[in-house]
Amino acid sequence: MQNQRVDRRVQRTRQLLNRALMELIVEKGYDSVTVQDIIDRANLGRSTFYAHYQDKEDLLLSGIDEVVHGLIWGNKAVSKDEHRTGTTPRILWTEPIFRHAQEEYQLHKAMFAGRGLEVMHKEIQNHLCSHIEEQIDQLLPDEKSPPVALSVISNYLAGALLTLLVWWLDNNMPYTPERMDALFQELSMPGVWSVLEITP
Amino acid sequence: MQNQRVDRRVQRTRQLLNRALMELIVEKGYDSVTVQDIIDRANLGRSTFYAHYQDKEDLLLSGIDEVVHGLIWGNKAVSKDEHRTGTTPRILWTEPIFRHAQEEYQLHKAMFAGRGLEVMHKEIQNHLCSHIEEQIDQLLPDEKSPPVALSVISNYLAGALLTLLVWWLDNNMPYTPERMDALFQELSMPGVWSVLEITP
DNA sequence: TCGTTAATGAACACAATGTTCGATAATAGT
DNA sequence: ACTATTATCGAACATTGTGTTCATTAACGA
Repeated sequence: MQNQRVDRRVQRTRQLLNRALMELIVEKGYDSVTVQDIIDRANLGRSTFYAHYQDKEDLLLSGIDEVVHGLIWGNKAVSKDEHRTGTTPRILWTEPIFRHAQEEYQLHKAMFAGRGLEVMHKEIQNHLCSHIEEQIDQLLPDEKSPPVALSVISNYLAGALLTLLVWWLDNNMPYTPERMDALFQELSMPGVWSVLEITP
Repeated sequence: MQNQRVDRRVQRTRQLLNRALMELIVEKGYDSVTVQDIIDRANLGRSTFYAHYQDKEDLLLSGIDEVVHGLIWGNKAVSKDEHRTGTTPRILWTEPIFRHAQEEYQLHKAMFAGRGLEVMHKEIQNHLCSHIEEQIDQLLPDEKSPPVALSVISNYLAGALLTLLVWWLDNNMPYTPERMDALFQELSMPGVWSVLEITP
């Protein structure tokens, strides 16, 4: 078995780079941040950067995964609870997502602009879609195949959520996270139940 | 009064540039197209390009507006008809949009990728939102203000449509434009009526 | 302590952008 | 047809950012 020798330096370097990127995104917006900026801020050599990541984008993505995973994991726990208590099933409990965006408002606002929007959008959309499809699978009556491809629904929901999120950030968060979650549910779910031919 | 002297050369140049960009987008994808590519293809000088447009992006946007305007204009005509015949009101008649995307499949697919996605998304979203807000205004009972900002709804609908559109293109158009329009209506509208507190 | 692995940072090649300017050609108005 | 105007040409240039290379130095784990 390969000895998995994890140098502390590696972790430290990656942390520094990540931190630097986040700081710089807040300061200048994702698009204006250059690799040079990042390594200057992190006090690292140019070649070090490219030893760890391919790209600025690569670095950004490596950071996202943790966060998104966290939010979706929390999501699962909550929705299990709700299943138990017999409440109306929720495919996506979005309040934590809005709250998280609120807590790191500046970062999120600067991230969801320019090219960052596209990168984040894609990545988050993917994560969300897998999660949503799992959830729907559990809700579907056995042996009944859905009338449309599940991926339409999951993409639709993920897209709707991200649209609302971006709108909310762009407009300086005029409603509370709870309200946004309620709005999301009320806007999106009736159509989904209808298309899935389920009455919740 | 200023004599509006419109040189034929200007129109020709712009046409050439636009054509070149569209061709190149299909061939290489929006991101890989460089200004050099464009002027080579159009047989124009470098400075000529910058005399007309700021950017590659600028050029792309100048082309979009026409098309989008066309699609939304057609939209208005249709929805008036439907108002007359007393059918369920449609806020957005999307079948022409899907059909148009189908007709220029390669272009759209290549356009809605990479940075192009962001540029198009933003521009189309803006156009759609204005249109949608107008439509909703007409449907709202007078003197009743909607329970949430109209811009949430319009953004939500525009985002939902674009999400479906991109999904459809990415998956090689598995359904007909009619089916996609029906899907869009069924997915999105129930929630919208509910939030607006209208029963259509 | 020792062999291994990571970080350094300057130098380099490269790709693309956007600007400048004098020369040339096409155009519209008369 | 003439003329003043305006568009185009295109090569040269400065600039910015990318990603790679490599010999050297430092930190690490065992």
